[in-house]
Amino acid sequence: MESIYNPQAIEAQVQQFWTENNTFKAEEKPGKEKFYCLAMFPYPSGRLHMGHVRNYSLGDVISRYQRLQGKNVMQPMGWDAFGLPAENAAIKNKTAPAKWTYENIDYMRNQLKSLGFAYDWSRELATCKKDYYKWEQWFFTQLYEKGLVYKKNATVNWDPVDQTVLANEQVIDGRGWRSGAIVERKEIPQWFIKITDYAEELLTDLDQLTEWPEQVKTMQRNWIGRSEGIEMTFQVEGSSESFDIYTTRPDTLMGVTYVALAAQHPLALAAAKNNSALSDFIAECKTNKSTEADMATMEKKGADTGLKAIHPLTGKIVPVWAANFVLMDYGSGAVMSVPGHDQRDFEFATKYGLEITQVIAGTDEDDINKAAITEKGKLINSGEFDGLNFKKAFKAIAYKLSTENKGSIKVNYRLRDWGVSRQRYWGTPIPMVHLANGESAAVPLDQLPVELPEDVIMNGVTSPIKDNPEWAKTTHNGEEAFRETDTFDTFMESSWYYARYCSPNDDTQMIDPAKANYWLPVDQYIGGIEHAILHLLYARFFHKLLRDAGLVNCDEPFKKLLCQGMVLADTYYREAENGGQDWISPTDVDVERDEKGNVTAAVSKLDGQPVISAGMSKMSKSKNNGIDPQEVIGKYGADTVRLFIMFTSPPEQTLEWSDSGVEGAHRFLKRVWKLAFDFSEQVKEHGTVPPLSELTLSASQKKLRRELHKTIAKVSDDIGRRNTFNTAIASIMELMNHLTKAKLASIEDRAVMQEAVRAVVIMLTPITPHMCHEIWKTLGDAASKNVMIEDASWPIVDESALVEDEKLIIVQVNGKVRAKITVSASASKEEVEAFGLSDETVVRFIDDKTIRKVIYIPGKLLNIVAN
RNA sequence: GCGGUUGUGGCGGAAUUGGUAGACGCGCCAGCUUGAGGGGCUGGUGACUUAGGUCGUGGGGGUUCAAGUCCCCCCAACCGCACCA
Repeated sequence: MESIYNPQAIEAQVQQFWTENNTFKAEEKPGKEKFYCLAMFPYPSGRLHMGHVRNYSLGDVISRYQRLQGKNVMQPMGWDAFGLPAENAAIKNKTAPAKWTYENIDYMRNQLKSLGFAYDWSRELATCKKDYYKWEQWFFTQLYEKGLVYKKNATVNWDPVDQTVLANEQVIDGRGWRSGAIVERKEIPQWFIKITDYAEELLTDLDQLTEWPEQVKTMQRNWIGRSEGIEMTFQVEGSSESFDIYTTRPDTLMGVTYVALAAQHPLALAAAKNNSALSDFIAECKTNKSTEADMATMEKKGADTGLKAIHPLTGKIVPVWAANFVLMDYGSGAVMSVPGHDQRDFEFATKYGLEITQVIAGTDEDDINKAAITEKGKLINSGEFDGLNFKKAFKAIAYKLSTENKGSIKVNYRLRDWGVSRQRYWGTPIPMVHLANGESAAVPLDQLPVELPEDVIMNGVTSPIKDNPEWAKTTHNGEEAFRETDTFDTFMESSWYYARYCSPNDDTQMIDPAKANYWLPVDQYIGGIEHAILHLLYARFFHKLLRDAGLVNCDEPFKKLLCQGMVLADTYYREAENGGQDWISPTDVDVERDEKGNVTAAVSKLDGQPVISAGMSKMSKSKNNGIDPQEVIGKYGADTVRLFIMFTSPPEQTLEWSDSGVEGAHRFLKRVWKLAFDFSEQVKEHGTVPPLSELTLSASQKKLRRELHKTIAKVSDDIGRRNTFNTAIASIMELMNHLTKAKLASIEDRAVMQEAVRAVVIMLTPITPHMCHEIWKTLGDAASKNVMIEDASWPIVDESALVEDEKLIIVQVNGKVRAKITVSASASKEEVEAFGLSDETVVRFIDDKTIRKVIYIPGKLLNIVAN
């Protein structure tokens, strides 16, 4: 091996070796334990960002570790290739989304290769290719036949100037991002998949996912939002009309003083015909934003419909209002209002002077004139139900409503059916046709795929397949028909790609069940926490649909989940003339420090003038603080980038980029290289080293071996079980600090060193595979001569090397450390206590106090309680 | 607003089961090495201190022989909220 670590030369050469030898090609091997490791595939946005590098480094480290454990590992890669950015880029660059996407894929594939990820590239897929989305279309038609798909009106953001539907991100401060027009809510027909049919199973199966982060499961539980309540009917006074409401607090039913309808509720719309205040209010609601966050924070407003409703139990007449916080899309579009016991209703009632009645007894601090009493309690002012607690009142009121045929117990979910229609071009065409009689039909398999034309010109407003009337013209059973011109939500493609990777090139079926059942479930899935709810819930749902279609056997797609944190970098700016900020790249900034190392100032490298530090924030274009992975790879090599990323933070936490931290990682690799090189020179000079079993070791050599085997145990646990790669690397660094000081004079010294160097190189292989591959060629063990390190075995802990003769015991007096004593490992409690009590400092602190109690934690700690 | 997470030296972080707070790395300081260096090596580095110790894990209370870790209240920052992916 060379004396100088030269990552650029090594990495190119090793990557070529992997490609030529198909080192990472995965095949089904019955009888061998499989390991399917998957990192969320990227959107081909143009270049890899650090978040990608982190995501894929994590996956690669786990994959390579599992391979060294002897498992049959599959690690595929592909492209989540449909989506809005391609349309925007196409308009900006006057190209087609397809061309832009394919070029990005080609560039980013090379970037991934330059990072040395152990992918089976023969399984690569791109969701925008017809051989992929054909099967998605086919599966959708199967769901349609099963009755799991339906069409209904749903709200979209409508730009009245551009006459187009906008995504939430295209609505800025309530206005269309291109036209600047005030965005309206509009109802249009859209396709839905009945995820609510699986709500219960999606909820209960979370319990199976023992290796998922608890926080993700909690978020999914809350999102599904199972509740038990009562659905009941209110009659409109003087009319045959009625409407349904759902409540989880039937115990407060006697406190209903009004009811609230969505502005778009049919009764509200009807009442508005001769009520100008109400129709103005409904018009105003049209420009409200529809995201949940906006709904929750906007000012609560309403208008009296003039209608009166009849309370189902008391027969009392209550006013019917329209309110902007009641959504037509949720539930039945109407709620009962109990201002005494719901804070939102309370604020609404106070604002509009509506009656407030207390029907639940509160505590002494509660004051119904100041705030709603939302805690559950005994019923009051509720006639026959007085004195009942929540549970009993629920039952009694439910019973009464059901006997009078006015309501019944109902389980409700917050989860809504999955709207999959998008009015965009760059997505999978929805394989449905519209017939002259107004009905819809699914496109049969022999006519799939419904192909998306790729050679198009984007006008910036309308989808090319909506623009071209010829595209939609087709026939169905010989009759004229028109294709659906909406495309699928791109979450559709990402909901089943993990299964397609098992048989990516099969052109006869969506999934080959034999292969899928070998590989699935995914053993380790890795991705950003931002996908904790939507993507992961849709994919779990899709998996159950695939299972029910007989394509896969297991119930859940992802056995173990790791959610990595974001990548942050320093941000710097200067005040711009317009009062805004000019963001300055951290690569163009130098910091100055005082002699304690505190940062005192930051100046631009370009002009030497001061800049303002704005702390750390997520790497982004808008703050100009992105660090280009390619530049760092060019300077230090991929191994350094991977090591830095794995070392700097535990995977779930945010990672703060630091140039000096990268240098530190690089410095460590140079030290490893030098140790290996120096040792290889010794072997050259003195010949090969005999096995350790033939040698007698000195105390210091035994101690070094103990450090080694403690490190092997820790690193195995940290990587294999805990996924704390940062602490695994820290303990290897600690070991390296011992090894670089070790002597190489005797044959025993060299034997210990050889064992250590080989173990270190194997343990670092998952993290820095290029360097370790190269060192192994020189220093690999004889048994695996000519075997590449990728097929080596993870080092095994020698338990006999871990045995210690002496233990360090911490001696506390009243919980404070006063002495540290070394005792024989076999010492009894009495011996340790006697020794501890004889310590000078301990004696001084006990003074003339009486010893009340002595606590001994064997081999660790002695606490003497005295007063 | 709702749901979730995080908070420990100058900085990133460690402390896995309630048992030595600050491993490891960065930065900084000192020394050695080099013709020189943004290179390499060695050592030091929480704060205060009367040098005995005392204090110290976002803030305030509590449980315990013992709390970064468990319980209650509060504060701040970040992530998600259904058409960004």
